[in-house]
Amino acid sequence: MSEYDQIVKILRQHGERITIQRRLVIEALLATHAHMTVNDVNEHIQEKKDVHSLAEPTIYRILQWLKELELVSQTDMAESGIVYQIIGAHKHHHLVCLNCGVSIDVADTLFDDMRERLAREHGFHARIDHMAIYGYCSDCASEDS
Amino acid sequence: MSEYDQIVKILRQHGERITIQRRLVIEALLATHAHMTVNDVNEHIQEKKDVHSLAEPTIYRILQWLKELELVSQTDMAESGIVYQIIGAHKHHHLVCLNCGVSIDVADTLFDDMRERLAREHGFHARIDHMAIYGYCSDCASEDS
DNA sequence: ATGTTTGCAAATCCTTTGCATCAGC
DNA sequence: GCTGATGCAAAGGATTTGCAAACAT
Repeated sequence: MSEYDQIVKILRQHGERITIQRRLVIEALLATHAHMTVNDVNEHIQEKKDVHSLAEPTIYRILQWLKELELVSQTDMAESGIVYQIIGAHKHHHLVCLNCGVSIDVADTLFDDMRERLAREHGFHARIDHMAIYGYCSDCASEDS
Repeated sequence: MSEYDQIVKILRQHGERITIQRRLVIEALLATHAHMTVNDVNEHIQEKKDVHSLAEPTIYRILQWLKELELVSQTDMAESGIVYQIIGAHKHHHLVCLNCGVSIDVADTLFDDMRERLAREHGFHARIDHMAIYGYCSDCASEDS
């Protein structure tokens, strides 16, 4: 079963309706599997010339809906704006340099210890889907005071 | 030396000018030592009837300036909006429940291991001033499936 | 058939900008 | 006096909303 079908299956189990617009947004997110802004999603859909483009408010509504269903993560990437991404198999996070802007991928296991500690000490179940950690990359940290 | 004087000292060492407006914003942030939105700062200043209120753009500019000087942190607290806070002695972070909205304070030491690991494995110097971690508090996690 | 979702347009909110005036050093 | 900060008004951009028409189930 394709990833798209899996998502649709989950949606149907929740009793959610599948519309053309929702299908297009999910497919756009799956196409790159990278994080996309609302605008990225919009452009990706418009490039498929055969389909009519969606109204922007609709994209906002669909992304919000997917986020509430915990199928999509929402992350503020500072200069890059707010990005959305399917919560899938390749969960990862980002180290963002405040000086040069470079973004370094880090594995989700980075948070294993912290998650465990939060659960043990505070009974808190952290939902860290796609985190951006700001700071200074090795190049910028060394060249600066 | 008061906390305010310490901050002013740092600013003067940077060659920054101290204006009435900047003083008012810093005092507002120090008054509660809690995180405040731009609006919170504005209202706090307006309540001191003896002083003229600041133009909103000025507050934005001053907070941005303090943030660049690493004296103030900026955090997106989801429903509560973007909040600012003096980076001071009592550094802490927040666990925010996605269900009931409760905010639990956690000590900065939570990130000690992660910071050390990021430095060692990626040469990355994380600047985690005031982080919000989303998830589910113990009450909401147990009552839900 | 019924209840939901979409499209459109407009409103709203937050934040930024340009420029003349004012103030700190 | 020089340089940079502020106030005002206006622009800008992203996101949300109301409502009628279209659609999924």
